[in-house]
Amino acid sequence: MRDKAIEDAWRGQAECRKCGIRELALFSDLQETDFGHIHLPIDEIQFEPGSALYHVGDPGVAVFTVRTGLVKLVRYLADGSQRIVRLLRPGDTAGLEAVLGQDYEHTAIPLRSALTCRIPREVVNRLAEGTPRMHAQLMQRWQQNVRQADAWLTSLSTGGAKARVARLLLLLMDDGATRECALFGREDMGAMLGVTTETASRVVAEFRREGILAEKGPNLYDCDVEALRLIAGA
Amino acid sequence: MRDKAIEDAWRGQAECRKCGIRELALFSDLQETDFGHIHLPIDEIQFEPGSALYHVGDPGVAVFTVRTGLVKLVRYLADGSQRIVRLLRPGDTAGLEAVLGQDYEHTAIPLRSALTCRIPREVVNRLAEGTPRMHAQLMQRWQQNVRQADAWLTSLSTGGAKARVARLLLLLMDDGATRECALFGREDMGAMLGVTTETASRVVAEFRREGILAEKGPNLYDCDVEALRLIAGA
DNA sequence: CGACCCCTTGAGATACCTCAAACTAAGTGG
DNA sequence: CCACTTAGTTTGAGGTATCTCAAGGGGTCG
Repeated sequence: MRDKAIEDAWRGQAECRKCGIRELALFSDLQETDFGHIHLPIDEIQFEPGSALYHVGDPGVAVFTVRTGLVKLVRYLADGSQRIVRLLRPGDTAGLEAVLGQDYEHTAIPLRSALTCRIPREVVNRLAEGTPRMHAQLMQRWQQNVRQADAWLTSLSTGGAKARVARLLLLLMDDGATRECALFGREDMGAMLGVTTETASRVVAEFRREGILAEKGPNLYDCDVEALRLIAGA
Repeated sequence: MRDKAIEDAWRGQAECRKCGIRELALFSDLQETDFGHIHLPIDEIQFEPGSALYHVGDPGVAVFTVRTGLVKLVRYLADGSQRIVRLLRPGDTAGLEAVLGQDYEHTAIPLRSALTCRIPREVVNRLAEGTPRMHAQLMQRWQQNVRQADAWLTSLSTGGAKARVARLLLLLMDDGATRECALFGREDMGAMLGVTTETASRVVAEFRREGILAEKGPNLYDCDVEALRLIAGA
C-alpha cells in the first residue's frame, strides 16, 4: 500500500517516575513503591503517520500511552473504506483490550508524528493485582473510552456536514479554549464525520471563504470560535 | 409529557444465587462465599416503556442488570430530539458509570417491558474489593460497552438508510440466528439509525412490499435473512 | 521538469429531509 | 355500541444536501 512506510523509531526505556505527563497518564495514581512491580521494559516509541501502533485482529500484547501527537483508531468496512471511531490525544490510552487478553479491535495509526509508551500487558496486570488504585484508573480509562465513543456518535455523526465539521474543529480546540486548530487530510476528516472526502473539502473551503477559518500554515487554521459554535448548535 | 406513566413494579429482593441468567450477568464469576459480601438489598424491578431506569445527570447510585426485555440508552441533542446510543439486552449492564461515583451519562428507557436487577453502587464496590474475579468481570463489561459503541457507529450510522435498517434487523436477530424479529416504534428506529421517522417508516414499508419482511403481529416480523445480508453488505 | 498526491471545484444524479395530509388502531365518553 | 379523540404509521410532493464521477489546480520530490 504505502511504500513510504517509515521505520519505527525507538527512543529507549521510559522513565515513568519522571514522566512529564504522568498526571494525565495511566500511571498517574502510582506510588513510588509501585514501580517496583514493573518487571518488563516499557519502551518509548515514536510512530510516524503511515506506520501503525497495532493492527485490528493482532493479539493484544501491549497497551500504549500517547504522550504527544494524535492517533486515529480505525475500523475497516466491507467495501474497504475506513471509518475512524476515535481520536487519541496526549494522555489517552490505546489498546486497553489487551489487558483482557483480547485481540486488538482497531488499527491505530498516527495522524501526526506521535510519541508513545508501550506497556506490556503483563505489566498492567501485575500492577493491577498489587494496587487497587491501578484498578480504579483502568476502569476510569474504559469509561473515558465509552464516553468518547458516545460523544463521537452524537456530535460527529449527527446533523448536517457543516455542523459536524464545526463540532470536530471545536473538539480539536478543546471546545474553544484555543483559537488555533491543526487539521489533517480531508480523507481522514471524512472518515471521522461519515461523509465523503469531497464534502469535507467543500465545507472547509466554504468556511475559509466565509472567514470562519484563516489558514496560518499547512493545515493549520485560525478559527472564529463563536461562528463555529453557532454552526455546531444548529 | 406522558400522563400514562406507569408505576414501577417491585418484585422483591433478588435471589442472585438462583438467578436463571447468572451465567450472562454481572455476577457470573462469583463464588458461593462471595455472596456474603452483599450487605445491601438487590431489588428486582420491572420497568415499563415510558418509565426510566434513570435519567441523564442523576447521581449514579446503582447499576442495573437487564434480565428480560430491551432497554435503550438515550442522549438528548440541543434541538430536543433524541439519539439512541446503545441497546441493552438480557445479560447486559446499565449505568456502569455509577461504580465510579459519576452521574449517569444517559437516560435508560425500556422499549419493551423489562425486568431488571438494581444493584447498589456500594455492593459492586465491596464485591470488587474482595474478589479479583469481580474486577475482571467489570472490565469485561466496560470493554463490551466500548465494543458495542464502536459497532453502533460503524454498522448503524454508516451507509444508506436501507443498509442501516437491514443491519439493525440482523442485529436484533443475533446476526440471523433466528428469522423472527420484534421491532419497535419508527421514531425509535430513526433515533438509532440517525435518520428521520419518515425515512425509517418508508424503508420498513418498502422491505415489506418486496417480501423481505412479513408481518406476523404488531411490530413482529418474519425476515428474509439472506436478502437482508445482501442489503446490509452494500 | 515531470510525476504524483492531495485538495479543490463542477455538474448531474440520488437519497434523504421537510411539510403536510390521509390512514389505522386503540382508547374515551356519551 | 358508536362517534370522537389521540398517537403512531404510512404516503405524497417538493426542496435540499450529499454523493458520484470527472476534471483542473498546487504543491513536493525525485
